Amino acid sequence: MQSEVLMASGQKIKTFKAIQSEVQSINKVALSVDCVIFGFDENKLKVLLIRSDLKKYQGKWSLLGDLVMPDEGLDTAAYRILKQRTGLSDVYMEQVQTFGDVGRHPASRVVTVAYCSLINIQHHKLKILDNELHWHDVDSITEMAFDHKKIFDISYCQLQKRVREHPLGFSLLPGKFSLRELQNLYEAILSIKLDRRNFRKKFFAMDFLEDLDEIETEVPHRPGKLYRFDYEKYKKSTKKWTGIAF
Amino acid sequence: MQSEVLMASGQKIKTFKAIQSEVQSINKVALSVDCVIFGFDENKLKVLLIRSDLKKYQGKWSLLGDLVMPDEGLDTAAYRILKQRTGLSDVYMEQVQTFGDVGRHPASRVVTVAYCSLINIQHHKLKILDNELHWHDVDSITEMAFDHKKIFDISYCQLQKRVREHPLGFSLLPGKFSLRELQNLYEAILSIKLDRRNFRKKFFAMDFLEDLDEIETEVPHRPGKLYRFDYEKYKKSTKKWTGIAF
DNA sequence: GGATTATTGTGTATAAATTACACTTTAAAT
DNA sequence: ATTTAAAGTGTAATTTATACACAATAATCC
Repeated sequence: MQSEVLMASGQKIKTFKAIQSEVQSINKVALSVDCVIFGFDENKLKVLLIRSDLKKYQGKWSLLGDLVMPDEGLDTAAYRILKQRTGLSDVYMEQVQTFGDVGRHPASRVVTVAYCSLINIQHHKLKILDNELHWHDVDSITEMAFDHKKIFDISYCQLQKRVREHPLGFSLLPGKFSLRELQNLYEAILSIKLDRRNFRKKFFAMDFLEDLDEIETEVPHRPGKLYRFDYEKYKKSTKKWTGIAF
Repeated sequence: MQSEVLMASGQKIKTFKAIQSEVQSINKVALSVDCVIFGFDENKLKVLLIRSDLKKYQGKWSLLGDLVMPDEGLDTAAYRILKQRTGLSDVYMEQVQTFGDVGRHPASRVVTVAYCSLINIQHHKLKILDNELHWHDVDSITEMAFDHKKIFDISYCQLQKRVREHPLGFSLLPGKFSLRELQNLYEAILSIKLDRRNFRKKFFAMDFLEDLDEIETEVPHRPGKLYRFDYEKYKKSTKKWTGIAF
């Protein structure tokens, strides 16, 4: 058994046979996928968590995850988990990072690939029947099972970065939204206040908000116009950031 | 065996036992790390590749990788591979992404975690005795073994992005460098031409280049001043990009 | 139906950052 | 002493980001 370990140390070019032997031997790990599923409700950024099923982490919340099947790709596994838990498919989903510290899982070596996904809470609201599932305010999260707090923190940071660079945010909103809702979303995700006039100016200048000639209803004040995000227009617009700044 | 698969479908809360059973069962994969090692030489961005040891990919070049040991973290494995191949430790290294398509390895299911690292070619030049190792111009790479071309492409794109946002580039240069060398580096990585005066203005304004009061030698023209990157000053400077642009 | 309330919608002036661009200086090589 | 090749430097024009205030509107309350 140890011979492969020695060979793996790079002193010797490995043969096909040696590799076959290696991959069939003890050098295998359990691989899981954990989904950090973000939603936006009541002007707050939320994350969907489930109660841990491990005694060690009893009462703690954890990300939605599962082992990857032997004949299943990573993205496929992530979509499967999302579909199982929310009923949704066809949503924004992106790999974040892989976490493989030796002691991260109490039962055995489990390496996990984290995925981030953004969903419109309205669309699936009624599908969560499982009361062990819960939407948490992102800023109320303190402790979690496993190393999930670390995974969550990194995913959230990455979301904050991505949302500045790409029009991801729209995935969290209904198809029709007012500019105020859009601004609330950005303020919630980035945890900052933005100037309303400059915000509107910026998004109108981007020129992929389509004015639907409709207005909000059931608001106790002057209703705002409704817009939708025109993905086709965005794809065509080819202006990209080329600066250097750090 | 199938019972775990069914349980994994989310219909039922899993017990600790079920998980233990799962992780000890067939749901395991071989896990490898592949390093995309970048260098900079003769004003060109290079990547360090090795000839594939698989018959199927005979003659093709591949990234430097190895299986992750059962008691080894991912970052640790990446540093081990780099150390074995270049003799270097204490270098920039960052996880890029994990690739886990079912058929990506011909021998069996192997999921691989890609790492990107940046090294100063001068520092280890003499340590590559292995003639199956070679520095390739990044723009000359067409075919590679496995899915390594895809991994390389994604890593290179990520490098282009990162190098605009963080002062990574200095890892590729000697400790002392001229501004022309720095500009050549950026032009090579980003594959663009930059205006010399504006480039200098920008980097001087950043204020973490330390003037060493030395000049280049052995250049057949007026020598440039030498600088070093002052990491301490950079850490203290806390100006960060807060805009929204896409 | 008139007053109140809360939020929408809009423009401009200032500051900061980015871009475009050309000549003089310097050291080495001939 | 001349040639060569790159270093070093500044300014004006443009673009982008920021700060900031008031009139218009629909719903609610009396």
